[in-house]
Amino acid sequence: MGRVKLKIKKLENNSGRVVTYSKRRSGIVKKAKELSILCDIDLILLMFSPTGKPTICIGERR
Amino acid sequence: MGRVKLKIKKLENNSGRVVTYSKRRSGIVKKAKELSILCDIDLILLMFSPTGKPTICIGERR
DNA sequence: GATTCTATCTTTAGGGC
DNA sequence: CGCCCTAAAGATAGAAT
Repeated sequence: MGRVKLKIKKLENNSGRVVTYSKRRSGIVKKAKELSILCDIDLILLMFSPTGKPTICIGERR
Repeated sequence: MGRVKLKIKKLENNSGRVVTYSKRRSGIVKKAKELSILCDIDLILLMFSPTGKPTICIGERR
């Protein structure tokens, strides 16, 4: 997606890695929440930014 | 996406929930792997199918 | 360096087998 | 059940601000 197709390999530019992490993190967190709600399942997603900051996403099953 | 826009609420049809889980699980696992490679981060994703079967995805950071 | 825009690529709902 | 198809919705890379 986006203007150009990315090769799936480590981005060598530091700031590019940070920007891509920020954009894709929001996408995957949204998908995780949707999946847990739609399918009524338990789910957990934990990830660390390129600078080491953790993000945890817990499914919204009721 | 898809032919019709889904409301993000629990799918009431059991088999629909299973089918949607199967499709979306593969999508989110792919995104998780891509994110860990592109941004060189640690990541873990754990989820349970509507029938209770677990799937775990561990990032492919080297 | 964060936010917004948008052209372009990706995911997926519904359907067929 | 799993795999293929494809129109249509969604995510996002790069640019603009």
